[in-house]
Amino acid sequence: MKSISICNPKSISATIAFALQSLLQFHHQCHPTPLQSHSPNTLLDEFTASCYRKDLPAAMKALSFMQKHQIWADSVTYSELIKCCLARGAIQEAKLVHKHVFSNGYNPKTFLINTLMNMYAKFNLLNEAQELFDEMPERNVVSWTTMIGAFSNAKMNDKAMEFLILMIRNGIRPNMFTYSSVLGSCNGLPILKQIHCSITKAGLESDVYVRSALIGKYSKWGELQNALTTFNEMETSDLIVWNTIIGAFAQNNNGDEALNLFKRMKKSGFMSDQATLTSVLRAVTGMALLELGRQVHVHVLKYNNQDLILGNALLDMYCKCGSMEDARFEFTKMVEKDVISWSTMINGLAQNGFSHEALKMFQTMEASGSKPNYITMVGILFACSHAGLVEKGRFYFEKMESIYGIKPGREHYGCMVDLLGRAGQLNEAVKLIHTMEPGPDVVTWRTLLSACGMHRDTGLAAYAANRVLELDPEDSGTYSLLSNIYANTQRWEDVEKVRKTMRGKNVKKEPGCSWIEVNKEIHAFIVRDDSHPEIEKIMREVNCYVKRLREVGYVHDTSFVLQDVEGEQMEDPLLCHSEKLAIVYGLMVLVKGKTIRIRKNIRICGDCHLFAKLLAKMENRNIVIRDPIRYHHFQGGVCSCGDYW
DNA sequence: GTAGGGTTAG
Repeated sequence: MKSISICNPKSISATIAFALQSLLQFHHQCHPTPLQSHSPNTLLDEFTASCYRKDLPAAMKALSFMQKHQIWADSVTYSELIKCCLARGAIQEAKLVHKHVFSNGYNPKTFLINTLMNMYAKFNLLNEAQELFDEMPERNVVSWTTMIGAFSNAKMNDKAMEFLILMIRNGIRPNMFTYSSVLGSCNGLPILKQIHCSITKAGLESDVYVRSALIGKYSKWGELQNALTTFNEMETSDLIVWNTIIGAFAQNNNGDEALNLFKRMKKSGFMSDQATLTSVLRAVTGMALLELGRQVHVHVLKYNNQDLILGNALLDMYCKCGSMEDARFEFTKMVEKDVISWSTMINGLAQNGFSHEALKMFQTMEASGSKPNYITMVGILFACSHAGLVEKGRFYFEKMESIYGIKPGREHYGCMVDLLGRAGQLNEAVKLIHTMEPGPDVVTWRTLLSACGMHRDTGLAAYAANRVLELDPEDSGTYSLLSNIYANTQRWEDVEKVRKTMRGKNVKKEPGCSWIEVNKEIHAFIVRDDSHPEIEKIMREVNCYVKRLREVGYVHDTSFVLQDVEGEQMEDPLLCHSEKLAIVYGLMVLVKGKTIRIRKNIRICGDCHLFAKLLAKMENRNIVIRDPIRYHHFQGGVCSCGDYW
């Protein structure tokens, strides 16, 4: 036997306890519990001891003797044994126990039947659970709650709701367990509010489980105000409730509030865990704040530098902040990689304009034995589409089901529509849309619309735009796009018609906005908004740069202007595009050599794209712009998108 | 005996 060294006197008792436990385990391994005696009392003692010791083989052996001799233990012991079976995934053994306690001569208590039901539910054997429920003589709140939880986990939402109503009709009052279970099945805001009312009436609102379930559900329906109110009304909270509320804002694209809550959480004395940090990373990622992201990275390192989920979240953060160098570095450092790690990198590379590297990485992934999933294939097709690799894209699309077993979904069709559309094969793209299995959605039509704009096919564009507006009549972007397309072909009457419709429906064009991070502060530039304290100076600088760039061949690309004006007048709106202000501000305040990183809410226009390319060369500065769909890395007069976006 | 939070997509 190994000697045990004791370094810290304080831990002597713990060490002795550990040694005794090890000795006991060692003894059991060498001398499995003998079953020589068949006297009922000894057998029962042996069975009970095995159950509490969680020695499943010994307990099962004793059970078979007990079955033969019709000897019974108490319901608590059987319940312990079933829990042990559940913990070890021993379904067959659990079924034997079930058979035993239901054989003639024994009357299982309600809580034992509940334990059995719960066990079946956790093993996804809902029919078995329901059979027990249907036949049990007495059902208490736990019996009903167990079934509701089982249906909720299986996403059988209607069934869970039906059981809630039935239990109330049967005179059983739901408790906090019932409500936190049933909340998982609230598939609509009205029902959620109704349940919330019942919770309040029952005085169960203060339970942390119920609260986090409520907050989580409000968040799922985008009801952040309700989520926050529910959170703020809470007197006591725990780490999970904090994580829920932070996650709610992070997932609903309100990174700012998520970060505020994170600060509040730390002030309240809570320590972050894996879930907190993943949400915080997601918040940072959504806002593309690289410097802040690096700060959170330090927190991650302190927590656990080998955590797979956090590693994946970090990869995504660096990709979405447009820093592929960091993403690549982190990726190679990861000790463990899963399909999400690979997919994040493949999608990140593709979106950042490194399509060929993305495809290469896919080969490495396959060679490593990792199997692609639905999202990996989205990345592959996206890479093909943005690199103009029509044949390769077709190949993967046509073979993805037979080779990888992945049925093409809307997103894959979307990439193919994009691929064909970009390559000018608009008719092929339309044909594909009409044959797609899941049916086109707003995004599909918007993709086609974008391709029509690229190839100036106004007839098809109008068709696609109308399909988009049928599905989303509030979509200001589509009205603008359609209006742009008409403007490009000098169809001013049609431009006016579109605007009239917009006015009629009171649809406002989303103003362009660009953000830049300077000294951990975010500076926002919004079109026609002069609230930035240095706006006048910035505008003067923009004009200065435009003049200097003209000398090296910069001519305004006016084809993106959404206005019925010509000549000099036309240039003004372009001058105040938010990304130009943000780029120039970056040049003014960031140290020389530092990459200028900008995130914007609408897609970059051709004029700003050219401006950034020429400026990157003239000032010898790297510029990265992230728009809602993809990234542009400007360096030495070229862009990673190859002017193809 | 029954309950709550986090990572990859156009």
